[in-house]
Amino acid sequence: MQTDKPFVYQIPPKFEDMIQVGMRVSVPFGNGNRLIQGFVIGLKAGNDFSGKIKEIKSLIDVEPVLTEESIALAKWLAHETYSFLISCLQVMLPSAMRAKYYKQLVLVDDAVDPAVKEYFSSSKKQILNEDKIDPALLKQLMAARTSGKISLEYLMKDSLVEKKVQVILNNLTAKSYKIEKDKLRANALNLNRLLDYLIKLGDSAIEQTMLEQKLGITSAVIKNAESKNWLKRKAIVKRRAAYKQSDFVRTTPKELTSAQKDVIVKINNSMDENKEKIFLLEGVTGSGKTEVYLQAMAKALKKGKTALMLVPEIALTPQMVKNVVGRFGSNVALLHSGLSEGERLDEWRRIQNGRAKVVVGARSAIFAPLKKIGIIVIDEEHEASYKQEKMPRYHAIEVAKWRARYHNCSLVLGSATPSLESRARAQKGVYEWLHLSERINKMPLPEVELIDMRKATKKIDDNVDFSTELRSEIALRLKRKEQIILMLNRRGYSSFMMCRDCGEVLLCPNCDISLTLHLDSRSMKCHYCGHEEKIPQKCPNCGSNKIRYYGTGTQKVEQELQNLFPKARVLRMDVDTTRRKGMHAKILKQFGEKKADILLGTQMIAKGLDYPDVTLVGVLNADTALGLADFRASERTFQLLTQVSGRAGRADKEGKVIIQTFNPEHYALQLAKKQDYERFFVREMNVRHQNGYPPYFYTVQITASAKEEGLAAKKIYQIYAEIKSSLSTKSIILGPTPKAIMRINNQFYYQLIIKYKKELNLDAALNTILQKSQKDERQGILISIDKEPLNFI
DNA sequence: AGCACGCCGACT
DNA sequence: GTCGGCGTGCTC
Repeated sequence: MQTDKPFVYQIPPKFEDMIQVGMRVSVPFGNGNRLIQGFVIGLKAGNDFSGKIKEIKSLIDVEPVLTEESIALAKWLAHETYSFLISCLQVMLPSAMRAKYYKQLVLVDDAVDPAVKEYFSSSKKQILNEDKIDPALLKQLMAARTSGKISLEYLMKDSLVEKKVQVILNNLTAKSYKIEKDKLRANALNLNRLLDYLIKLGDSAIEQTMLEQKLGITSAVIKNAESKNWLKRKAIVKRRAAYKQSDFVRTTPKELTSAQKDVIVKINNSMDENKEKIFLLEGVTGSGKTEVYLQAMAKALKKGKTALMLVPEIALTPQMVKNVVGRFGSNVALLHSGLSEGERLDEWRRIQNGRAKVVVGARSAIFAPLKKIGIIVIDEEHEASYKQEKMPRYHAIEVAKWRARYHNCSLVLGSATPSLESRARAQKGVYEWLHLSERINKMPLPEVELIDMRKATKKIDDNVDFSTELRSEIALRLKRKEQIILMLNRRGYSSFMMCRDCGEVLLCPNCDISLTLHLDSRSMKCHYCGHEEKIPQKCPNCGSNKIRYYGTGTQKVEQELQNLFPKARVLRMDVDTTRRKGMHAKILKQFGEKKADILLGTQMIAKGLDYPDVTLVGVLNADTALGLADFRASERTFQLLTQVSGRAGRADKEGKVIIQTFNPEHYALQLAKKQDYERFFVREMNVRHQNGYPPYFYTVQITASAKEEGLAAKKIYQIYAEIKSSLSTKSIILGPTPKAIMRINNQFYYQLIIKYKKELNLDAALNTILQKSQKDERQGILISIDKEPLNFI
């Protein structure tokens, strides 16, 4: 906090002509003059700092990586979200541009302890890793340092690395080729083949790995040939491609329905006026929102501007990429978490230097360094993943609004089930409200059936996941060779171990949460801290062997499914099967190619999938999220069910949706069954109004946490007293209370929530708390301030 | 994040 | 009188 402000540095004459605002520089900082990475956020003649100033050591960039826009945006963001300016500047850049710092110990005098000598046995310079080293040895090393026998150096490395590949160049002439060919044994097959290839290569070059694959040879052969001077090797910089252009078929704009035309005319007109405008595009699933986005983006490009589109991470499926890359070709840059750091960096560079004019990405892509933005599209605008949960706690929609204002451009928020906040703003005319209320092919929405699991469980045994209705529907579709999507709502729900004799539940030793059973690794895992232990055979409390698991996980359902339908081919998609890079896309591709009959997964399968042969969607447990003490529970449940229902019967086949629930009469389920967003909106707004929740109130959440429960509790009450005195009587403070999961990784969490409509002093009060929080940090008390949090538990 | 300084208790 | 742990302030 104290360091989160600009520092003045002298520009050495040699950099005077080169340095520009927005560049990264390396500067000496602090007492040891260790080098750190900084951003140039302003240049001035003269100096208003009274102390001695240091010189910039070197320039890291040749041209600025931050624009005037990103610096202004970072300043606004820091203030808006109570974050450090430095972390807001960092978030603008790909992580590969962040400097990595490390320490290095150098042995200067050999007369040291044997243990220390041992440490330096391989080299006189050792990178110090304070977490991994034995504390006793560390103490010895530090003692040797004070006596001057070891020196400590601070290193900074820009992890920005370009990808280099080895290419092979021909080094033979026709004459030398003949000589070498004659010298070679006829049965030296690999060398002969290589020799022939090289002469054919002429003046062009080929990547070494490609050549090895092509000729079926190994690097040893190439090395051999290199020593014979047949070829030359050269390292060249290669762009890491986020996607392969050749994988996509170019598409042309589709014919629009009259409803789509009405919508696009309004967006296009506003783009022609070049002024900031926000639209809420409310369109049922299958109403052709994507085509509207694409044509609006094409319009922006036609005007010589650029386009930015955000989609939730889980919706960044191959299908969405296919749509956009198919339409805009190599103009598209892709930014999502599936890319490696290097791929991300290269995509970022393409945007920065203007080669990519269309950006599609998840949350952080909102900071993409596009110039002259003509339109920003946020698809599935209600998605919680647009809010970042760590510092800086920004919401992508708020950043989008800022950028739309800066560029005087249009912002389109699209969803079948808009967030109540957005929908309410459309009502008030803050956003222009656009509708697409019919599905494009005039197909009726799928029939939705609610199954009361209270009755179903009574009929069969007590721990069952499939009602008879769902079973028979699955059997029917399997017979017809149609596909099925089954969703398991995992939120706040997973399988845990409980003893049937004494009721003991297996808990994580570090967190206040039960351990989850994982069948693949045959272990119990904590989803919060990563703790892992064996599956118990006996109850640790009473020793009974009647310890069983309860609840439902995808793995368990998969097994059950296999028992019920032994011939069905099931694909499982959850965090466990998609952790590896590219697995997500791979599973969906397999399903798309009809290599499986049933796709079983968690929420991630609800978004954006469009498979014509899916005629049945089953939701195994619709209401596990309803039980959560979060006022958004109904909204989330409604949104999820509406979305997943939209996956059924999208082409010529009629679809059916079966939702299993323990609360069939709940309005969120009843209205999801009818797919009636508007009525849900009215109903839910009523509930929010009565209970005083957003959008009728603004909210701020303050959390205090510490290793000792007492410290965290004391701090939150102290903050409570402070806040209370600066608020008007119209505002309400909820709490302080311990968080629903009070302990995570042995850190205790307490929170309070402020609900207000208008508080002129709140900003100042929160800033004071933020300023003071640094003192508490020394005692290990962490305080976080979250404006408009999306998770209250 | 990392360093120095200074206060204070414990020990020689 | 001195060593070292720990809280505190500062970094252009």
